[in-house]
Amino acid sequence: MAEGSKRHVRKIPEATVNRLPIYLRSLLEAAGDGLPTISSERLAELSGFNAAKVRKDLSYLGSYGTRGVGYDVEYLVFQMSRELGLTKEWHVVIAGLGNLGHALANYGGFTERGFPVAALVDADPKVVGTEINGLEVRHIDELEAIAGSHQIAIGIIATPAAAAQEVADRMIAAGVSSILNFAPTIVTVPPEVSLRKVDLAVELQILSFYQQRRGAEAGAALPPEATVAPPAG
Amino acid sequence: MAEGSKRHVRKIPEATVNRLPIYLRSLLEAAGDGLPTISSERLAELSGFNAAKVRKDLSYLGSYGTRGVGYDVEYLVFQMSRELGLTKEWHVVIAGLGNLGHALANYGGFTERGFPVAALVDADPKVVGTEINGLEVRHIDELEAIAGSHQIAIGIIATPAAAAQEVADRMIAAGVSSILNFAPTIVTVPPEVSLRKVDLAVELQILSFYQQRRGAEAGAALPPEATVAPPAG
DNA sequence: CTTTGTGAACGGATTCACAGCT
DNA sequence: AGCTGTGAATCCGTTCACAAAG
Repeated sequence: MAEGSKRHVRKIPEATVNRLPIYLRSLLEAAGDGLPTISSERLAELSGFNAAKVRKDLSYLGSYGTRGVGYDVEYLVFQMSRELGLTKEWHVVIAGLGNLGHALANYGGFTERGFPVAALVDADPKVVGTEINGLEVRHIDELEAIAGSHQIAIGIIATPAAAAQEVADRMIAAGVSSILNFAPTIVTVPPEVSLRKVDLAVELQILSFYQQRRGAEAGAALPPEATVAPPAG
Repeated sequence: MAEGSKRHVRKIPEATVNRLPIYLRSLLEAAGDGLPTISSERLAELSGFNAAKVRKDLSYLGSYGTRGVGYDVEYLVFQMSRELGLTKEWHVVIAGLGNLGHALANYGGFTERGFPVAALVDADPKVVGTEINGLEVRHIDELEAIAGSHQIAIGIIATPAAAAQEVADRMIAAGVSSILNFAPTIVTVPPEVSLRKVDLAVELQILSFYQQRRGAEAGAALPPEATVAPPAG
């Protein structure tokens, strides 16, 4: 590293990192209600975890609480936003403007939360050139040029599964180092790139597992030919 | 339970359950390529895990492999589909037909994978009565009647955060016992109901954490007034 | 007396490494 | 010889329980 700007880079466990955004949301809610401080107990209720976990998680950020009192809401919001990198905006590119990509492009919540959608790309000539939410859809071949000039940090893949890996590779070549993949397929990235995935079919199948375990009666039988027969052996 | 159809109800760890849909997808891919058998090594590559984990996971389903050979692809697909409850269809209701709900309702992939969208509900009188993908949007007050007559097992919440808990409560009252929540808020459900959540802003914030850690340079600075100041103390 | 911060105990998930079967 | 299946070891995350601080 070039200079020792941080004395101690705290190592925050992955499981904790995954909960920080939920804490932040709860804290913003508490701040909106005008609460000056909040206890781990109360924060746990708001975020759906338990108090011990909250305290342990917050302790990784530093000793920001006051014993006998709780945590200063505004201060904790500040520290957590800083830790999450939310003090700057991260520009986003969405690749693939089918059903889902279109909905994501129209969703105002991203910009509002510090993730402005700076570019849209697609491979389909019928989609390229159309305008969505005030932004023109560009051809995916322009990705590298666009990413460079727009300082794009995060890529969202909303393409069909077959295109996902190539799109990811192109994004990475264009300097994108965080990817959120909605395509129902495995995408592999080098270790210096972060990847998260959201797969709706997977979520439904997980629910299906427990639903079935419960022996729940709702649901219609599939026609027999829709199921796969075991092999002869 | 009515009869002892399963001698031993195997306890499959949650972490394993979460991976089963990925294995299934990889197996279907292998089956499509005409492979009769697959090794744990190869399945691991296709699903993005490692061979030891694959073997341990599959061992919870039963000893379906053949030493020296691998796993019979078709047979494993069959067993896994059964375990996941995918031999019947699970009817789905989508609540909230804004941007995201609309996109989900138009998405054909659900029906295709055994989760037909059987009903759409919303509270907004401007949306109620419109038709999406051949399905009329009904008023949420009709939820109980609809869920009963359509044998609906799974509810998808795509409403604004403020409405999510009430919608979940109504779904549960109507007999829905699996819920997928897209609203950016905590929803609590009784223990006999399964809940999974997908939160886009949370995913982006997690990516932001690692992006920032990396000291990545992409991204524009927010105006100073958009950040929160620490308290005077 | 209240609530944090944290070592220590616990439990679950992952990985290792090899015995067992084909 | 090749690959699965699984105890044993290890790693990581959660919970407990209490000393420290206000």
